[in-house]
Amino acid sequence: MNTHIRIDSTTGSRGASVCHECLVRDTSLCSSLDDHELIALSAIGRRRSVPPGQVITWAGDVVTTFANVVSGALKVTASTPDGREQIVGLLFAGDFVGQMFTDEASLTVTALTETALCSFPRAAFERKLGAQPRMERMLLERTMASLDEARERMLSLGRRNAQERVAGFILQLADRSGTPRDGGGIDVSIPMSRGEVADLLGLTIETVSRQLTRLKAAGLITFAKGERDCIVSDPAGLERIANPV
Amino acid sequence: MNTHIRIDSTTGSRGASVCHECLVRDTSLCSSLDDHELIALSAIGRRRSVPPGQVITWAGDVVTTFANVVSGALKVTASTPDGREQIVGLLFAGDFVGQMFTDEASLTVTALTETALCSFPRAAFERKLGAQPRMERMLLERTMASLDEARERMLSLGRRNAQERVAGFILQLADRSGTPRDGGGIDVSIPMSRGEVADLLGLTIETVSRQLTRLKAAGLITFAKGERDCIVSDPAGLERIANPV
DNA sequence: CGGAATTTTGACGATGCTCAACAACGGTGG
DNA sequence: CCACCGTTGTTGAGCATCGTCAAAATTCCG
Repeated sequence: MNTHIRIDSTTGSRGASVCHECLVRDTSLCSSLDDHELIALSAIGRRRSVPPGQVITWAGDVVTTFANVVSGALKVTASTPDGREQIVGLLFAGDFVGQMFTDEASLTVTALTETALCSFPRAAFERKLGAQPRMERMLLERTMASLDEARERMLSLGRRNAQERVAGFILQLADRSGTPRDGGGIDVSIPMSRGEVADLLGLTIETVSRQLTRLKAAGLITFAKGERDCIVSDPAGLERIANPV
Repeated sequence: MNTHIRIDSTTGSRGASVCHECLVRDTSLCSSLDDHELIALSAIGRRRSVPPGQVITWAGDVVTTFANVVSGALKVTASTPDGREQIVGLLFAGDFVGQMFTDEASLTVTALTETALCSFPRAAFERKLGAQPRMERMLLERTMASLDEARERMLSLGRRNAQERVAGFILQLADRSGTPRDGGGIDVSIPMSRGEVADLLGLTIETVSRQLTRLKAAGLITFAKGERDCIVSDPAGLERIANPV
């Protein structure tokens, strides 16, 4: 999906000069701004490149910055005191990063792939937001969408079994970023490790692996051993498993 | 907690006349408005009283109204196509009801207790919201708080066992609405049925019941058989079970 | 008081987790 | 180029937890 887009050499420099040609000019919160307003915002933004695995914000840290995701993918995780971990959200290009109105972060944000961020100091960003009603409205829309997504996932975590969760996960990937295939079927790349899938679905690595081979055995998906890509050969069949009536 | 507050006789009439003495004048979104602005909003609000068990909005319905909870308690549920149900949120006095920016509701909202709502037609409310930046900001804050809460619950659903979930649930109630007790301990009322607790925690009725008697046997809580109230006699012990290190 | 609804308790079984071994892959260095 | 090693993924066996089914107990409410 996000194939390690190389960040330009402006990394670490002012964002101003590149805003108008930014990858997420038209999808991030910035799309609510006209060129004039954008320049005002860009004055406080800084580009930052983050390698896979690196933590952006630790739970417990004081919240000092927010950011837009320019490219790549991040995971948002919550943890129990004894170290069990649950992925509670994923962030992609155009998404907003940060817990506003919260002094101490309760969640950890980690890069899944090589990721480019455009980050803003907290106070400055909050001022800009107050001055840009359309941007605030857009943030509200996105936050509500995230809430709906979180609630949908609560249903899965609370009420669906392992096979349903895995089937639903593959289908989501297919809908979001799958490419149709001649001869039928859909090519889907799974942009994370088995462990991360398990953390997302509230399962263990072993259970995820077993369910995938089970779906393969049932002829619903195909994947070469050791490949993180798979082919959904029977989307309707997968759907029946993910959402039984 | 919400002890069936009797709604005044203005039910069904214009809200205008009662806004200034509204139970949630200072906690709902309305608290972001000055008296003048409040009158403008009240012109579109209608009081409505809802008996326990009644559905406010069905998943699949077209979204036509929003509301503030004036008193009582509601549950927000998501369902699988085959009827498994998960409570994905609870709403109390002052909370906002409705999925903005969504044409078709994906969630069902049901009254848990006798509930009073102040409801607004969709289009009119959206106009008001756009004209009241402080109200929109407050809605944003609340939505983000709901998101954090949803994510916290995702951690429980995905990674905590039955005993941890039940212990954590009792503790939450104690923190939110428990009353200290002379001789130590905290009085807590459980404002819902076992079935609803199960739907909230992603368990079955039987498992909830068993875990409660287990906590009782361990001397952490006490409750007269068949009572929906209990006494937390050892909060620290409960906490150790809910959040093991 | 009686019947319905809710809750508790028990027995049993399935699902998913733990522990463990093994296989496949990718990079590193000889 | 291949042996080596760490990482990641797969598979298996055994077991704990939780769900299912059923019955008894208790409460609620007319």
